[in-house]
Amino acid sequence: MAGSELSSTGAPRTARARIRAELTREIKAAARAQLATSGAAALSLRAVARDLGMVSSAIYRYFPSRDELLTALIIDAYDAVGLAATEAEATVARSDLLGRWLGTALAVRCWAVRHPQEYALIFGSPVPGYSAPQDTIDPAARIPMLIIAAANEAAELPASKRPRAAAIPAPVRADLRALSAAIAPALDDEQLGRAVRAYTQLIGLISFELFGHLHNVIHDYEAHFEYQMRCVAADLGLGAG
Amino acid sequence: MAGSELSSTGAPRTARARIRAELTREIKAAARAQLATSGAAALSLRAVARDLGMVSSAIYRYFPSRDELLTALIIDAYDAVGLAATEAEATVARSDLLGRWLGTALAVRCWAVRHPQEYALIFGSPVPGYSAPQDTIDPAARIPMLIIAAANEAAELPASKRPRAAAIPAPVRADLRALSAAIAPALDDEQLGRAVRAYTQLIGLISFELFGHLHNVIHDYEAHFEYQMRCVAADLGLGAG
DNA sequence: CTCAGGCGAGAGCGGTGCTCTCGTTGCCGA
DNA sequence: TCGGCAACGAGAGCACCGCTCTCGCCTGAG
Repeated sequence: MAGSELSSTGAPRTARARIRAELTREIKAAARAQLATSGAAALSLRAVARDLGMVSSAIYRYFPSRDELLTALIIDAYDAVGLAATEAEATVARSDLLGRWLGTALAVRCWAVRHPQEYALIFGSPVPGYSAPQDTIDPAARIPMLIIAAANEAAELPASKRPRAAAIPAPVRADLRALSAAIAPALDDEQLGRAVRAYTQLIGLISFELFGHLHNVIHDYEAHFEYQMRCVAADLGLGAG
Repeated sequence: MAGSELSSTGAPRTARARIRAELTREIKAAARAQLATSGAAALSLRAVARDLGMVSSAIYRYFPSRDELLTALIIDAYDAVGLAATEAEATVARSDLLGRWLGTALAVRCWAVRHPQEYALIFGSPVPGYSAPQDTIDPAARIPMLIIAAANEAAELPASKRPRAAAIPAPVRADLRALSAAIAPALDDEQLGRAVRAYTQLIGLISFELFGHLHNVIHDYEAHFEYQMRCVAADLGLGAG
């Protein structure tokens, strides 16, 4: 556990540490596979161990508990969806604000549809007594950051395109000012409120789809999703290109 | 199991049936209590049985499996939140469209904050292989119905108040037309799309709050929630009174 | 070369959902 | 009125779970 196993750049140094890192990856991969087929609630340490030809107690050399394994999977999932969004957004011309937002939104939905159980892990109900460790908040912030960046640039466009917002009460304004002070000092409160709405709408709509709340209501999920995201873009004041 | 146990009005007839109904209620109450403290994943049939001074196998006389017990709790939760929303909405003057929407939204959030585990049961990740039985779709529709009713009446107001919506692609329009044909024939597609957004925003924001995604970001949850719901109302075209 | 320590195997603890087999008992129809 | 049936609760038991502990092996660092 002492840091001597890892060089400061993160690459395992000794042979033992290399094998340990590889086995850790294999355990996570097997757990992820089991997650995809049976869901998080049914994730069994013993089954993961069987898959790897080990005995269950050996897993505890690598993860101190089942919950710690789940936490590792959660962090990986945040990283994966954040990476998918970032890469998709990066391929769009910087000046195309609408395209950047749509690219982000569609990439997140695409990842979620492909990895529904991992999506449920991070955006579904948290496990009972579980509280997210600090390690998760950084990767979790990547998608909101993309949205806020687009909202920030949209704020420099002529304001007439954005609908009038309701007046912001003082306590809400305080929260929003603290948030914008930390990440986007030039962003006005109304626009930050719209960014929060956009993120809520993005995740809320994907959750509705994956958790079955639109079953027999919406059939062409992808088309409906893109339509709704375009409406959200209009609220954000993102131009047509 | 034959219908003879119940009169057509639903009241148990024989003493045995009355005891059975009462015990069924007690089991659900004990399960709900355990749910509130330990979460759905930790709901244990044996613990419920212990609470009631029974042995675990006796529970199976009333619920064929743990999942069936959970399903019963899910239906009860849908009923409870739908009832809370309906009652709150009913106290507002019919002509006050904004008040009716805000009353609905605040009532749903209030119920969710008071019963977070039951909320997670119905709006969080569904259990792995679980698919909602038909019994759940009717109570689940009560909140969307309230929103659609308000959206429908708002559509009769001068349209200038509502922002221009993006053009609706054909497949999306088909879904929306089928939906409105079933429940609100006079409702135009743009407005129905806004109602979907309003419902998504409502549930999405409550989920963000309860599942911890706004931790350290928003502090006055209630004020922020009401502000965002007012913005959603503006999108729906609901007047200020 | 030595030996501390990382490692996997195995047994075991208390818990779980669920099944089956018992007596018992309440109730319905003949 | 009464016989039989079905509902009921208790209990034992099965397979599985997370987790702990102890035991030898064997590697790699000093």
